[in-house]
Amino acid sequence: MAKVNVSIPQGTRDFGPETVRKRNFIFNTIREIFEQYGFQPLETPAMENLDTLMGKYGEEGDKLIFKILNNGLNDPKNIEKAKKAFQNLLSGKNDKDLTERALKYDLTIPFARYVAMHHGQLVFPFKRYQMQPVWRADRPQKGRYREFYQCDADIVGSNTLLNERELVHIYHAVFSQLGIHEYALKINSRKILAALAAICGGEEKLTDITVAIDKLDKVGPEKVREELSQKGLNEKQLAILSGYLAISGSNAEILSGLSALLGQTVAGKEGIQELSYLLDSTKTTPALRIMIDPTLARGLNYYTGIILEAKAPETVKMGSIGGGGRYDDLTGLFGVPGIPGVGISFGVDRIYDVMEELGLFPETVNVGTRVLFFNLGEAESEMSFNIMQALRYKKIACEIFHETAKMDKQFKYAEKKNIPYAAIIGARELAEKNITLKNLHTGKQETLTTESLLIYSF
RNA sequence: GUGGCCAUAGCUCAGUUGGUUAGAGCACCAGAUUGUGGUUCUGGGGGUCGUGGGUUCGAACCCCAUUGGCCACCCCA
Repeated sequence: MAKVNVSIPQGTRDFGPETVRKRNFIFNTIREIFEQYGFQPLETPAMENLDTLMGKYGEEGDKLIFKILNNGLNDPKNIEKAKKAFQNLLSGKNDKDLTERALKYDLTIPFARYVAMHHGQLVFPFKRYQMQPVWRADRPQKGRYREFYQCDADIVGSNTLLNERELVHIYHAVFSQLGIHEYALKINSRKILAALAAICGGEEKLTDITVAIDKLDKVGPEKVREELSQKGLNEKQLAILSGYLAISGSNAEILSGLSALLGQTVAGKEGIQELSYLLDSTKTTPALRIMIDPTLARGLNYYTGIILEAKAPETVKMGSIGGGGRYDDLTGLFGVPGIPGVGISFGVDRIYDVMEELGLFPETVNVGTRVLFFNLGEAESEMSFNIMQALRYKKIACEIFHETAKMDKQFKYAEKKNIPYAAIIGARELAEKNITLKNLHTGKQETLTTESLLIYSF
């Protein structure tokens, strides 16, 4: 057999039929719940203007944006411009003469861009969901791909915490329905982190502080202190920080700890109130357990209020399978201030990996064709085909074996394709004008008339 | 962007200190079986050992380069 010599780009994947069915199971579940909660679908282009994306995800984020090379650079009249632009690029600056478009990095910023462009026509609060691929120029590793899907639900144009409350319920509904019961939903508030920054180092240290404490569970408190010491925090400030990091226990204990440390500041007080509200609001749904995690920070710097993150069950070592939070003024970045919002995201590819590892996909996910009509001869297959068409008309997925072959072969085909029923029409059935229907799962078979086959419940 | 591990049949892998014609299981095809699959038995096809170079009488094995994959750091879904 000839050796194929083709490949696909690093970090991308083909999805075979079985995988697509499983992925669709996840997509369908999420979509159904988004719709149940009153969200409307939206799609935006794969690429955006580079300007739209740059500077929205932090310094690291900018590096991970896939840029698209402009066309026509080799046109003689562009060559000089292109050379100059390339020099610019080498010194770390982007240049429109070389690249002005990029693949989208997430769904939130393109959504903000959309809202900014269409705010005049939208009904607020605008609740949209979006399920599309995004691209990141990251090195692939476990649970990390260069092309992956996000499923986002955002509400813009509304300030009330009822929105956060709904989003928390969406997380719970989706994970429950997918069978991922051991997930952890962690919440925190940027206001609390801002209050912390204010009393230890100043507000301009907010990003440094959030980045450092976000690593706490990985590197331990000592390293966090070290890192922040290098960022210029003094002993007294580090002591406050240590006090903050030591806050743990039940949600109530954490709240009182936070209250003692930050309750005097305006931001701290607000953050604590918001977390309390969200916690209280879930008490009527005991299965929905949220945990306050003071060390939850989240990388994206546009968040301003409640932030949340869904973690995969500990055993699978996948980390975050979803995240989100409130932002006060995302559209302000695009010249339309005053539209606050809050949203969440599901990482489908990681959810898939988690479900695969835990064996959570139902067996029925991979049933496509319900009935295989056997092909046992010319006249036989003629009768099969006609009955099959009638069944298809009744919305039952069927296929007929592509050629006359031994039953053995046709059974094996059905088995491999996970087809639950075989409709056998051979010489005998042809003469008696009936159909042998075999359930391949139980091995039982029965003789049916055409009429009874057409109303059979498969 | 930095570092570690790996690459042998369609898939999962074995292959001794470098030594004749590179193996196994699964999968595939055919037969045992002319109307009954999943189990079994028999036979068969399939490999430029990721790619390029080097060392050697001789390389899947050693060396260099390159590409790809996995994993970790950074960061993140």
